[in-house]
Amino acid sequence: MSNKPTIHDIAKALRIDSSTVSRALNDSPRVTKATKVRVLSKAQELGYQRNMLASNLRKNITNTIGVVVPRISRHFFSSAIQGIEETAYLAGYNVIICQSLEQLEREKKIVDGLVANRVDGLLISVSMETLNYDHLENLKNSRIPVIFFDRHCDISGFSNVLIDDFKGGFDATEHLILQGCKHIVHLSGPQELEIYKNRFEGYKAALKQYGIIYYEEYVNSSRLMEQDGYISMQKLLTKNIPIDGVFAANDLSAIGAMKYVKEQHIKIPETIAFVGFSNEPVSEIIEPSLTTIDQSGFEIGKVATQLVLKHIVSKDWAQPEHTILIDAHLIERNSSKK
Amino acid sequence: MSNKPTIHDIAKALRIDSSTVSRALNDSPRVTKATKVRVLSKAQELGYQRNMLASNLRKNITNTIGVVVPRISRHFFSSAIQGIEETAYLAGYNVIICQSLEQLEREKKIVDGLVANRVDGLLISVSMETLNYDHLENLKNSRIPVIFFDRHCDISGFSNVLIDDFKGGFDATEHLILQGCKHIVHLSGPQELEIYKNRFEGYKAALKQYGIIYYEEYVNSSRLMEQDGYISMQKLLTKNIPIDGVFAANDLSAIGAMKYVKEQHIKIPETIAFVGFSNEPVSEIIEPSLTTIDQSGFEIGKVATQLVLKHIVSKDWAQPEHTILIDAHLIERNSSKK
DNA sequence: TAACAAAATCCAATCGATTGTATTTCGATT
DNA sequence: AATCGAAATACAATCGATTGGATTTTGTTA
Repeated sequence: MSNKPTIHDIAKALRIDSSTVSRALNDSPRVTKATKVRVLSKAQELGYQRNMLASNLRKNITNTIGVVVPRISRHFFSSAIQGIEETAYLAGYNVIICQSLEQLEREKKIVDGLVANRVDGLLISVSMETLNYDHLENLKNSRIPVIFFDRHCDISGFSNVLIDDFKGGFDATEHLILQGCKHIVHLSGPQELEIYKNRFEGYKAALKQYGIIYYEEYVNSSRLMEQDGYISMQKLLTKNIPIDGVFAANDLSAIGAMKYVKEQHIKIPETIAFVGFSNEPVSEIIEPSLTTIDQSGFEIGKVATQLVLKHIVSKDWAQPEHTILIDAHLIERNSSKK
Repeated sequence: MSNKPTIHDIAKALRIDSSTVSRALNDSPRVTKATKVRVLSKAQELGYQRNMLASNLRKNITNTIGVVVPRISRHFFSSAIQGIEETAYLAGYNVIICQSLEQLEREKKIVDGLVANRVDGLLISVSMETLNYDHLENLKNSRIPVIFFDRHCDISGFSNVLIDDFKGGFDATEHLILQGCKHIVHLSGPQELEIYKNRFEGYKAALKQYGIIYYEEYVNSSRLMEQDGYISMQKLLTKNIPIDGVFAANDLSAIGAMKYVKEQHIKIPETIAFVGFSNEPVSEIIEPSLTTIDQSGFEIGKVATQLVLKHIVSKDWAQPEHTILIDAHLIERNSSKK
């Protein structure tokens, strides 16, 4: 029947003022040690728990960072969240995780909701549907620091923390070249997405640097699901290209492509070597295990959080925007060992 | 400089009272349509966004459900979260997702934090370290409805939504028997955990029902990582048991076991058939694809949410505790097709 | 013991929205 | 035009914690 105890209940029980109770609970120097002890023990006794809604309302600060990702189940994002949480907790901040499920409508609602709940900062990785940026532009008047990570969008005024996809694409391709591959095809993704464009550019740059001619028909774009990789590989092989290496823009499509190749009784990596991108957990388990580019989700999450925290404490909303690139590392496995 | 606009700003601009603004924004019948329009357009103009902290404080309701899981990256949990979110959003509730990372300390902090933020209900899947239940017992005085799902703990007064692990273990084993297996070994997990005990019991029950003798040395317990499965299989095979079927208590260990078997050039499924448990995404991708028990995370999330919502709206904290079992379904793939 | 500074505590306003009650406004009726 | 009732709006208290300033208590010194 009686509701949760408040500082007033503690105050009444001890015949002191609620402001003193509040200060005692916050360990203010304006309160004697003796009363602090009395307050604390009474709080314990009553099972008091601070009402954060009231506290945050008054202080106009929530000590909370909102995070918006397409899907928490994707390995890259869940490790990014790991990095975000670690960093935030160390700084005394809480984290609210939300997933847009790649839907623009949902992303809008989530962002509005987080703002309405007065998060102190926002970390956003936009959905694949996010081609209209109105809801993000709006954030500028809300005085909430916003950092985009991994999937950004081209709006001025916001900082970004991104994977160096160009270098990743370069390294992947270079690795195949150093393994002796001469005819390397590339399974690419939707070219509207910055990340796939950059991986593609990295591929071309590596070829160029090693004096290998780039052929347009060596490249096949798709949505990069497993099935897409399977079909792409089928297409490429029927072109009668003497393929000896495949760089896929993500692991899933690499796995699909490998499946087709294995069905054709072509040897991996002896005849055709494979490199993927993202280092999904499955890539270590399949056979042969897949060489890939590890995008450290943890690292990107950590850096993005540090950046947003800097903005929050500086209280300077006119922070100069800037973009931080995070390195992606090659992980050599069996699919490319010639 | 000027802070975010409030209802008072709207009120002042329109020379009306803030209570009227509040009612207008909430579409109360006590306000004329005309003023509603004026308020709404002014709100839009000023870029007003309701302060949920204030609203929730006043209403003593947050329309939010807190969710605590060990890891969001585990497929089962992320699909459970999917089910929770869908169901909650349909009912107009928000969801706060937190992960304990299997750590008791973290779980404690999370639960306290959620209570301090006055969530209306809690859905908890406890960590592996949660053998002390004090922080959960405390929840009883907080008058917040709590439902345990999947991983529960034996405390009276809370309801549970669980996977029917016994039936899952039974079905998996029965499937192998029906495929003609006569010597089925079982890779089991830590016996302190209810779920593994139940899967084991299901295994024994199926053997019994089909008149197959149960041998203790056919069972090997471990922590069920991939490596564990590999080692367990090695041990079992060197015992010179004529194994023709393996029921693993999770997919990862099944995959490890299959790896060893493949290395020994034993044919799967012809010589030894495999069934796992959990239906991890990887199980569909590996070769041969793994027959497994699908624990519908989505379903369990949905049911748990419906239950907690029922408790919330009924406002009856003395709801009788009860346990709902969710069916787990066999998914037949290539690893068991004889 | 009176005086005074410092320490401890209390008072009261505030954060922004909600809500029961009181008041005003308006139109209809006589 | 006076009266009445209903509709619309205004007033004021409230949710629980925080915080600057006022007041009281305490301890020290003359």
